[in-house]
Amino acid sequence: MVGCAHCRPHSLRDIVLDSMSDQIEDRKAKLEKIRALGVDPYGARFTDVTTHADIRAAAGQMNIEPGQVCEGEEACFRAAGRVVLYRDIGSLIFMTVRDRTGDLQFGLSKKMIMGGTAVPDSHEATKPRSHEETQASAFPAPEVGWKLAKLLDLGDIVGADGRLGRTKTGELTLWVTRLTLLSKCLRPPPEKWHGLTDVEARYRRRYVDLLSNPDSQQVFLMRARIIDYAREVLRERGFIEVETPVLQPIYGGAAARPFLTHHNTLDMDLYLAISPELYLKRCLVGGLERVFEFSRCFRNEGISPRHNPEFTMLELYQAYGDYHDMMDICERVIGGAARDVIGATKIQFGKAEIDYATPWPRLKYADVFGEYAGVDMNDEAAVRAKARELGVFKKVLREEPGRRDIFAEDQVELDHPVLVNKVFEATVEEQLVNPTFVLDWPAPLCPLTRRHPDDPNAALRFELFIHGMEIGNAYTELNDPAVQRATLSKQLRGEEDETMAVMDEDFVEALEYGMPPAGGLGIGIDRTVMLLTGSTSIRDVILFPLQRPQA
RNA sequence: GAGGGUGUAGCUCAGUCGGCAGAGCAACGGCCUUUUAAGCCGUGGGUCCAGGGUUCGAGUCCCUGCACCCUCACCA
Repeated sequence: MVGCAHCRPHSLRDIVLDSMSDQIEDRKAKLEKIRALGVDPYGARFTDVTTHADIRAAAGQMNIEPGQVCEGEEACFRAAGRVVLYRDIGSLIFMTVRDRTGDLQFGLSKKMIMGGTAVPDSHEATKPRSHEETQASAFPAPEVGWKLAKLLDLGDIVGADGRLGRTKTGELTLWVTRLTLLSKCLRPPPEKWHGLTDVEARYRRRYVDLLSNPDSQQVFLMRARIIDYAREVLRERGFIEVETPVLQPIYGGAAARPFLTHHNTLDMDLYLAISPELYLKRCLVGGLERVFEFSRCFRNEGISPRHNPEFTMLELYQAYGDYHDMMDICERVIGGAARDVIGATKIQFGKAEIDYATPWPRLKYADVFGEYAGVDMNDEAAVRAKARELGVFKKVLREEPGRRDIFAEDQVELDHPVLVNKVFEATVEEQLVNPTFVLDWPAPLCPLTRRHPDDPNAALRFELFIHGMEIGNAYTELNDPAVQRATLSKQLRGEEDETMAVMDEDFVEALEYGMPPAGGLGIGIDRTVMLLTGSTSIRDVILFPLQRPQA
C-alpha cells in the first residue's frame, strides 16, 4: 500500500503504481524481457508438430519406465500448445500444455535445456527451407531457453522439441531440449479449475470460453462431426451440395418475419433468407434432382433458449421421392449421428433421456391431436371450446392489443385450421419427447405441400418432434403451378400479414416448366446439435450468438 | 413485450441485522530437481453494473436505468 492508511490511492504516483501492479502490465513487462533475450514472442511457422494424442499413442508402444527419459531417436518429438498449468519448482519446471487433442506434460530441467543433452538431429532432416521457415527455426541459444522458460505465463502458446519420459509417478512427460515461444498471452486466462463459467462472458468472448473450457470445445467439435456425417449420408445417396441466395428480393419458404436490407448500387430492398426452399425447388426444375444445402436462415423473431435470429438448417430435395423418403433420411441422419458420432442410442437432455433407436413412430396429426387435445380436430365447436379453455384467445388479444376488430374473446377471428394448430402447439408438442413423426397436417397451413390424395383437407407434410421441439419439417412437394398460385394467394385470418406466404411469380413460373414430384426436408441443425450434445440452450451450440451491445 | 432471478478483485465465489471490502486460484518478491489444481514464507490488487434516494453511516434498504439468465408469448 502506498501512502498512509487514511489516503485513497489517487495521486499520479499511486495510479502509476496501481497500473504497474496490473497483471496485463506484468505480462507486457515479461514480453519486453523476452524481446531483450532476442526472442520473438509471437513466433512463426512451426512445422512437423506431432499432436499430443499421437505422442501418447506412440508412448503406449514404448513401455517407458517411471523415472526414465528415453534416449533413442524414436522418442524425440516436437509438440505445441497452450500452457494451461505451470509448476515452477526451482531448477525444474513442469507445465501442462494443451493442444486440440488433449493435454501433455512438458518437463523442463535447467541442465537439459542448457545443453546437458544433445539437441536431437531428427528435426534437421525435415528442417524448413524457405526464408520464412528459416526464421521459424531460429531457436534461442541454450542459455536463453532456460530464461525464456522462467518468463512463461499461463496461457502462453509454446512449441517444444524434446524426448519422452515418465516421471517417478509415471506421468508421461516430454522433456524439453529446445523451447520456442509461439505466442505471448497478455491477459490472464480464467481460473485453472473452474474455467470461465459466467454465461455472458462465455458468449461475448467465446474464444476465452473455448481456450479455458474443454467441454465447450467438445460441443463445437461434435457439431462439426454431425454436419460432416449428414453430408456423408447425403453424398452416398447422390445428393449434391448447392448454395442459394441469402439476399432475396422476395422472402418465402416459411412463415416468419424477415430482416430487411438494401443494396445501394441497385437501389433495391432485399430480404435476408428465411428459408432456401423456393430456390432449391428451382434447382429441381433445372434437373439437379438431388440437392442439399446447409442454409443460414434469418428470422426477425424473439430470442430464446431454442431460437437464435440466425440459425442453420439442412434443407434437401429428392426428385421422384415423397415424404416417406424424407422420414428415412431423418432417421438416417439424426439417428445415425447419435449412434455413429455420439456413440449412444440414448442421450440425456435436461431431465429427459431420449431414445434415438430407429425406426421412430409415425403418427397421424389427427390421431395425436385427438389423443392429447382430447377433442376431434374436425369438430369446430369442440376445438373452439378447447382453445378457450387453453387461453388461446386471450393470448391473441394480448399479442395484438391494437386490433380494432377484436373487442372480446368470442370475436377473435381465427380460421379453424389456425385454431387447431394453436391447440396442437399447446397440448401435443410437449408430449413428444422421443423422436416422433407427425404426419398429414391440416392443408391450409401448408401452402407448399401436395394435398393428400384421400383427404383434400390434409397435406402430405410431417414434422419431426424431439423433446417437444420441432426438429424437422418435410413435404411431399406441391408441383402443380395452378394449385401453388392459388395457395400462395389465399390469406388465413389469424396469421399476421407480415409472416404470410408471399406470392412469388417467378417461382410459380418455374413450376410451369415442370418440377418433378419430390420429397423435401428441412432439419434444424442447431437444435439437432443441442439434443445430441445435451446442450439445453441454442447459444451453447452457436459459436457467436447474437448479444446486445455491452453496456 | 410481461413476470422472476443475477451483477462484488483477472477468474470462481463469500459478505450475517445497514457499521473498517473477504477467501481460493491468478499476479508480484523469496525458497525448492519429479510436480499433478505442486508446496511453504511474504506482498500488492476493488468504479461492490450505472445513476439517484433514505441514513450519522449503504455491497447490503428504496427508486430509475443497463446487461445477462430463466419462464411465457412469436418462431424452427
